[in-house]
Amino acid sequence: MNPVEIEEAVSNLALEPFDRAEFPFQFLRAFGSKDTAIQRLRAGNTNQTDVPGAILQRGNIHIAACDIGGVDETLKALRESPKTASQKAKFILVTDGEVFQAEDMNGGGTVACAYAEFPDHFGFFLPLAGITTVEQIRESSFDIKATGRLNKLYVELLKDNPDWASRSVDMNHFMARLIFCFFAEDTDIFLSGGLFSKTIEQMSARDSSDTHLVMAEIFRAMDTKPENREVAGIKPYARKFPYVNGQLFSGSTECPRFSKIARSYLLHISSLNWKKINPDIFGSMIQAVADDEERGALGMHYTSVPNILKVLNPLFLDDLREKLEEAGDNGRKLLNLRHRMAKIRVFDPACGSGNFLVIAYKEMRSIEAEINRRRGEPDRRSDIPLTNFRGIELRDFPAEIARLALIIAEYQCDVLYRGQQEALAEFLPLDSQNWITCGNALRLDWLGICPPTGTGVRVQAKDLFETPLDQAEIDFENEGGETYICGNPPYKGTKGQTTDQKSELESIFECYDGSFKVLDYVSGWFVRSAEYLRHTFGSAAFVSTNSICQGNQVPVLWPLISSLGSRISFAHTSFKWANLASHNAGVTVIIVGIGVSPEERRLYIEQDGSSVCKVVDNINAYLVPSRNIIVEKSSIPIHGLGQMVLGNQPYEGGFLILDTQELEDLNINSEGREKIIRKIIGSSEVVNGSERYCIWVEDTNRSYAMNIPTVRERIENVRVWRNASSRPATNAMSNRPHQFCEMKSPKSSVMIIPIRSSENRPYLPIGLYDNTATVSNLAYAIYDGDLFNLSIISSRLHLVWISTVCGKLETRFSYSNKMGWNTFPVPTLTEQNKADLTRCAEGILLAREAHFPLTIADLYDPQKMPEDLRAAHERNDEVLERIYIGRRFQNDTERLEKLFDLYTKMVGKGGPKKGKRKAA
DNA sequence: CATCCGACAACAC
DNA sequence: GTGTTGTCGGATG
Repeated sequence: MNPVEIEEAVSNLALEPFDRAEFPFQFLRAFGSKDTAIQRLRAGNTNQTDVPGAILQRGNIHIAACDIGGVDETLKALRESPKTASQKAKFILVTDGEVFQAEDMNGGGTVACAYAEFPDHFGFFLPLAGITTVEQIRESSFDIKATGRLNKLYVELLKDNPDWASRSVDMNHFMARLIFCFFAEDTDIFLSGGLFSKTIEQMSARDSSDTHLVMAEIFRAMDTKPENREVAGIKPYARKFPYVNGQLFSGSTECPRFSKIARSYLLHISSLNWKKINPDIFGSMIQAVADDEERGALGMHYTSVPNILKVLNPLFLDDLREKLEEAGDNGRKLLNLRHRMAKIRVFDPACGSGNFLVIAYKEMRSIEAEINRRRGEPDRRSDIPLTNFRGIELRDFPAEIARLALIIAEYQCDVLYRGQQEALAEFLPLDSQNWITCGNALRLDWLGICPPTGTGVRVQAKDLFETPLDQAEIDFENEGGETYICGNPPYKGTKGQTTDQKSELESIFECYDGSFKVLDYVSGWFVRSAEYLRHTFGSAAFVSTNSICQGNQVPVLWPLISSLGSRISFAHTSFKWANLASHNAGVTVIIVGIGVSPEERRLYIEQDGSSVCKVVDNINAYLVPSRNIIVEKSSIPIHGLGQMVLGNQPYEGGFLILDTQELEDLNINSEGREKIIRKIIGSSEVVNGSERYCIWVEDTNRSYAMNIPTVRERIENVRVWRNASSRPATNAMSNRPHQFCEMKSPKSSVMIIPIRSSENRPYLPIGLYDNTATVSNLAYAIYDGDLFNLSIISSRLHLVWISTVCGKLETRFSYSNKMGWNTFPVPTLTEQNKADLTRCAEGILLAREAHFPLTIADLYDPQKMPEDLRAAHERNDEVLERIYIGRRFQNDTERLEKLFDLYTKMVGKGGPKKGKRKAA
């Protein structure tokens, strides 16, 4: 269940008559408990309670419904019940149908309210539904509720007005107007409370036939100055509404028709308390309403405030706060800071519903309010112009919402810091300027949308971009100010991009060298930012997929950013992005800030759920606090040791590869097994010791294989499958369906290195196999190589290199021959060195053998690694590291530093030359 | 022709 | 269910 569905279920429960016996089960069901789980609780099987009449679901909640007046006593019993702790209950809850009390057992506070009001606190209990990731959401009950109600209205209106489905821009604008009206009538902006809904209710017919007309008239009034209303013939009932304008009410005032149901939804929504809206949170929730694909996950795509602050704080807010701290009570310094802040622009070129902008605005207002307080000017009008908060958003509805969210944020800040009177006095009419541009950020000219101050910029802009400058060009109140670019642009991988998106990247990258096609879509925002920062003072930071700072993409993107004059000013290493979705495997992201001349570099690392900050001398493109080095992939090993190649690509649709059962089912004799069946080894086989086989038919055995019906059928299936592929190279192989794409085999032995493997092991997995093994495309192989190669790959040094230089899948290791093995810096090895390392490799293999049949997964589990194996690796590291520096390295930082140093020497000075602008 | 990747995907536990 | 950990084949250079 998503939060919106839960809210609805909880609200419905509160409307039903209180049923003491049923309440605990009803409550659990509202939070998504399955019927089977509830039945088992009801039967007592899983009810762990030791309090009479209570229900205790392990790991979840201890809940009781009691006689009237017994709440305090029962709550005490639950709190003191040893079972509450031992069964790890997250909550205790007691109600008698009049009073409702609950406690979060993990120190998250309490709820005490009248029974009828408990749905307002449903956010408190969201962990019951597995939604734990976002702390703020507990205070966002209103936003979830409003999102659910508005969604219902939206769907209903589309049902009643099929023609509006193709007019999404009008529909979105209409919804934004409605939200504004709901907010305005609850905050006295409309002078008398409830003016909007009361007018609709009283002036429109109960059968809803003219609701849209009454509403249109009200909208028309809000777009007409009071002095013109007489002439415009505005109906008297609409004249009570203030003049709002601000683009929100300009343009067509047409409204969709309302059914009776839609009209009642409308009136119901208006009864919510819109004062409580959180414009940052609400916006990101509501934007799913207008998106067919996202509607199922309503309320889930919520970017948490702490994550947004991970971008904004290091980008510029921390600095402002430090300056505030420094200023103390010095009036002059405070004034300077206020002047500076008035000129700061925040620009989010992927702003969605504007939550980065809203949060930046709110945080700045909070700092400004402190300045004004210290200067004894608490009522002072804000010097921070809303027009300095700009965004670009592709989708129309979020763009509307973003604009609205900023307006609401401004009003709420005014109320908070200056008081209701002052806020009201200056709120209307709205500024008619549009700060949120609806369009494609990678096609639009940022300099046009967020023009830097100074001279000559316009000319340079035309030089840089071929995009026509037909966008709104509005002057900023920021002469001499700073610009901070921020946001969470979309990531698409290298393959997930549409043709349009690829061509957008092409238009950005065509004037540079380098193969942009390996880059993630998000890299467009970084390059655009670096270009922009050449023209103005400021910096940029985005949330991004971590892959732009790994493997393949590094040598393309970062030399280019560097050649544009930007450096990494701060970074947050990989962490899981969290939103409200409970099954939020999510993505692993980084935050990277770039600037032209950063004063200091801060590196944030996620540890035990919080970010630890280190001030470092430099942050390189791998987000490592070390020298600026770019490791280019190499097709030959720079160390001159063994050749490592990819295993055999099958391209067989599953017909040539067999598990043990499928091998049995083939029903072939031992001669056949000898001739055409081999063991196949991929990542999982090396790590977990599992067994798979493959049909492996040398051309000389082809007719033999085709004479076995079960084998023939599989081979025929491969032919069909390869023909059906959209990939020409696969089609071309359909004339030899009995074979893999390649047919590489070891003569005597093969070392096999899994491509993907867990990051939790202290050493990389590698297996040594005899010549009966076939290597799959999920592993690399060194065929018939010297054993000391195994020693090197098994070393801590190598793991450190691979984990830094190669790509990752989330945070998994992702081995690469060209990027990791061929580039691995090794000093020239003497024959003695090689002999020593070979002995170390043998030691490792022997130690593993001593624990047969434990697998690599068992042996290298950091908790369970056997002492003798650990000792063998220590010896191996000792011998290898002595070859590098004559002693053991102290830590991984030192290892990496030495490896970078040696790499630089081995590939020669200068390094990669990519990323420069093409000579015209 | 040989990688390298996945706003992942499919397992175990 | 959720924590752990590597499939598979297409796009790419």
